[in-house]
Amino acid sequence: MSAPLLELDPTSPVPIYQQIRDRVVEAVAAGALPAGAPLPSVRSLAAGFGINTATVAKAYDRLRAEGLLRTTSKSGSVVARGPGDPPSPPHVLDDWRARLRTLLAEGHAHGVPDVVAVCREVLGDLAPPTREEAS
Amino acid sequence: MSAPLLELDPTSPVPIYQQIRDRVVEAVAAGALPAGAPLPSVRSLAAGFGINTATVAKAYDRLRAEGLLRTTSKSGSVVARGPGDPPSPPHVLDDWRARLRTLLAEGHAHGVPDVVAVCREVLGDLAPPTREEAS
Amino acid sequence: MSAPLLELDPTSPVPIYQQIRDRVVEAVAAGALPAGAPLPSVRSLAAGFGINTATVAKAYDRLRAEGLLRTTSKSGSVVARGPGDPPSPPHVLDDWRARLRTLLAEGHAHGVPDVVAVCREVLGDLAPPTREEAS
Amino acid sequence: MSAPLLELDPTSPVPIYQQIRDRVVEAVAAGALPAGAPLPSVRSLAAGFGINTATVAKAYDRLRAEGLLRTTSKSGSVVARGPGDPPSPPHVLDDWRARLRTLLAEGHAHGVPDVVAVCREVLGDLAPPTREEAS
DNA sequence: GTGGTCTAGACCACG
DNA sequence: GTGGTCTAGACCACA
Repeated sequence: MSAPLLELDPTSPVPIYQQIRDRVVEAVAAGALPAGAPLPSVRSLAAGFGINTATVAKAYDRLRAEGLLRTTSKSGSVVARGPGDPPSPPHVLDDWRARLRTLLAEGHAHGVPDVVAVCREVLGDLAPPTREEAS
Repeated sequence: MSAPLLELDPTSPVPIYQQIRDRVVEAVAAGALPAGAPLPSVRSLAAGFGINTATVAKAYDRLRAEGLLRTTSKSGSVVARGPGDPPSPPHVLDDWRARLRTLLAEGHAHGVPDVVAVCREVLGDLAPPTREEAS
Repeated sequence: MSAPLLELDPTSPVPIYQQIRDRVVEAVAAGALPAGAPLPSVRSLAAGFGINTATVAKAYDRLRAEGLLRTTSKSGSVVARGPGDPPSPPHVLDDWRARLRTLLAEGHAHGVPDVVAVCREVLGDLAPPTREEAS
Repeated sequence: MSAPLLELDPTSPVPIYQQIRDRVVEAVAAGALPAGAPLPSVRSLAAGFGINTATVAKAYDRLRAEGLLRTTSKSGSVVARGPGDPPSPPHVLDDWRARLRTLLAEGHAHGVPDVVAVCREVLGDLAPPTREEAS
């Protein structure tokens, strides 16, 4: 795999900590980071990208608040849950639905013929049915 | 129903200009604002909500950049396109897809059982039969 | 009122951002900061205590995550809820109960004769029945 | 029931030494560890859980500082006091009260309807009949 | 003016 | 070694 796991764009208006958070969320959804999988240490990740440790720490902080990450001083940060685990609390999901609503509306307004089809496609391409991983 | 067209929440962490933009996008998607429909002038909208004209102008700017709004000195600002029109240029849709990807991943990672079903539901509830509409 | 609203102890092992958070929580519980009440700006509070703005920002961040604070760029940070409002999500309350359990056990183990009585006292002294405030 | 006496969660963000300390405090409060009861040696406890002896030592240190533990070279570490014994010195109780104040305030601020009732419930469920207790 | 983001670097707690 | 905390200061987004 030459997949770099993380690609950051310092020129993007999206905050770096948010980009890190997004990439991790996607990796978790895709099963690339199953529950229990370790994430790079704050220091190493920061060093690898030439960014500040505080920035990475903030990304991890958010993920922790979302319940996707658990961290102990000893073993560092590990993924706390996967797609198959019981759904997160309603409070979290409601907020997600609201954002989804706006985003789907945007696609529809822009003339995407079948938004649901795109969703299916994006999602399938993201988290293949968790088969044997390959074939 | 006098259909308020726009509801803004000044206490929300979402920037006002973003809220305006989001509401317009949703109205366009729902067909409430068909192509050619006039939007209130920057001045009147700002006055109506007691907000700064610069805030409204910024929202309109974004909508214009997205290709959803067209402004002429003659007819003011009108909706530039509707859900049925040909899709927006690729660079717009690609960006949308990227954001969609992250958002769907978030739902999946948080244990939503059938993300596509939720999308279908949210979308149907947003822009129902679109065209003939009623019966 | 000579009550300084906030007293911080830089020598305490309790992080400063946590101290700020705790004092705000107490003020909210006591009704001294009712829903909608504005908190000092990050800058002014930091300046007033000779601490860094990032430290205050972190405290506010936590309060925001707890649902006690809401902040907009315009009006700054305001209290988002009060004691009388509907209870926070179970997720939050369960965690609180667990911490309460340990803390009450501690008091009991240390020979406090009637822990419940102390709770009643502490609480009454904290949030008087919301009377006319004094008499 | 083989009563595990101690259950540690290495994935918890709560430091291990703190978990040990908390569990012992709760056991003392519940009467499961009456005054004079011996605790496992630092070495054996550490071995039993596969953790560092320094971690256990730190937990015992804290308990000793709190006055709940007494260590002699002869009899090892034994519980120094129980719920029925005379209250611990004021400086210990004052600190406890301060933390209690913050925690109760937190519950109240989060809309718990009757905080005292919850305390009663939690406590009764923690250290039920203690001695002959009821009739 | 407000808060949000990020950097560079230091110190401490945990195990 | 890990992450958590804090400082001093800069820049940007929002209204």
